[in-house]
Amino acid sequence: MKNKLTDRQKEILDFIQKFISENGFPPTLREIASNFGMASTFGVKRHLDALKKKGYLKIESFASRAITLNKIPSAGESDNNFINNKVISIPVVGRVAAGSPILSEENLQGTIAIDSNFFRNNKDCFALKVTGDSMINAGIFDGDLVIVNPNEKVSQHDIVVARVDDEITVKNYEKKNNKVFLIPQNDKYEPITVTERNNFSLIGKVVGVLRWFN
Amino acid sequence: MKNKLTDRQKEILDFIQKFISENGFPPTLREIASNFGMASTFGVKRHLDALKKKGYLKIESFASRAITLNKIPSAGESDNNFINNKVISIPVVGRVAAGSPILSEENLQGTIAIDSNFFRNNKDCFALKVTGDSMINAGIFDGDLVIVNPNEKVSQHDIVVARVDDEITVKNYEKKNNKVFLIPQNDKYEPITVTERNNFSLIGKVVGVLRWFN
DNA sequence: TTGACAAGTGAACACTCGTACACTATATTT
DNA sequence: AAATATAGTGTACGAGTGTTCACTTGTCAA
Repeated sequence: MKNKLTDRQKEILDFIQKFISENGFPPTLREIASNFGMASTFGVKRHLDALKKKGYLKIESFASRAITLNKIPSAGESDNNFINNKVISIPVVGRVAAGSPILSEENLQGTIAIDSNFFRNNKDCFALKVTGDSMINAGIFDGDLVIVNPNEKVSQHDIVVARVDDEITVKNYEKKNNKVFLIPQNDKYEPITVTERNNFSLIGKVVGVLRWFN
Repeated sequence: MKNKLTDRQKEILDFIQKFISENGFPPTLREIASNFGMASTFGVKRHLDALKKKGYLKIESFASRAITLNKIPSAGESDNNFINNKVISIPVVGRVAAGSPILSEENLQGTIAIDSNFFRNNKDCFALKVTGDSMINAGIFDGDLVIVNPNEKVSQHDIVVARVDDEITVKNYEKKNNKVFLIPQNDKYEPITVTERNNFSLIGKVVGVLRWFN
């Protein structure tokens, strides 16, 4: 199988990546075309089909703007991709008041700067200060900051931030038989089963952990 | 200004958030409607307009799936908002070649930017990529980056980076009866007792831990 | 030269999707 | 009782959007 991309395909993949990270949603075929000065959408489509076939993205057929990225071509190629540091400043969320949106003023504790090379699609990232020890076996301790990306796709066993009945919690995500389980990483705690009675919402995927010692 | 959400509006906002995080792109009006068992898109639109008016999201008019959740104004918009956050760039050290000074060229993998607010006296800090699982009970895993400060005073039980016989290791530091012990945080490993025969030197104190998930 | 392949055009088509309007229903407030 | 706000239905329209087809251009290897 030749999964290598042509130059044009790579250009287009990069553009989609950039577009999503800047806008929060994927581009249409015509938006891609016009970005490259192309007049027809068919060329774009053929490229997308190729990218899909090679596993770089997924496309929901017959739906608009339904491209999702699969993997980043540059990642893992070189060991030292820490080179150009783009720094982004993200808000830090402390204790979340019951019922309030997580990013509402009252919850904010300030901002921190992080190296954006660690996180793709980092537009709406924020940092959440962890309380409790329910994730110590995953190396997340009380007082740690977890970096949360609300736009990243959540897969089985990912660590996520979720809201259950006005409480914000960090757990491993698991979906079985259409039921959602939130698994702590500490033998002292039991998994949470999300029922219809719960007010449940996924807030985002944990993409990083930051701890410091004083 | 009354920015409080009605119950229904909050439900819908949560759903959009969840949808984006699960799919990577925003839902259409009809997808929102059908999720709530609604038959018409108009009700949804009215809710979205309300949410937009109250500042919880942005909508690109006449474009499909063009909902974006609203971020805090300070969130990573510009590439260089170093304003409130002082950022320092520190070198990243990968595998350390035996016998070489830890900061020698061959060991460097690049640099990362860090918010200097976390670390006082950060002049000579560097980051070290951890190999091995000897500190998992301290929440330091294989592949994590530890931030090391060579200038910070090392006290009993601090986590340190040390060189023992050409090997770089991360352990808890303990001094008893004028003898130095390096204590791993993993039951699989035994403490290291530093003797005079060892080529031992303390490199620095671990002041932070950074992990990211891809 | 021939053939294969990447890349693009222009037009046509059908489905998707946001927008709009009139009407209904149920609370809560005045 | 009347007014107001929230919530939803059903239908319709037009622009947005993915899909498809026949045809053209340029490059590269056999």
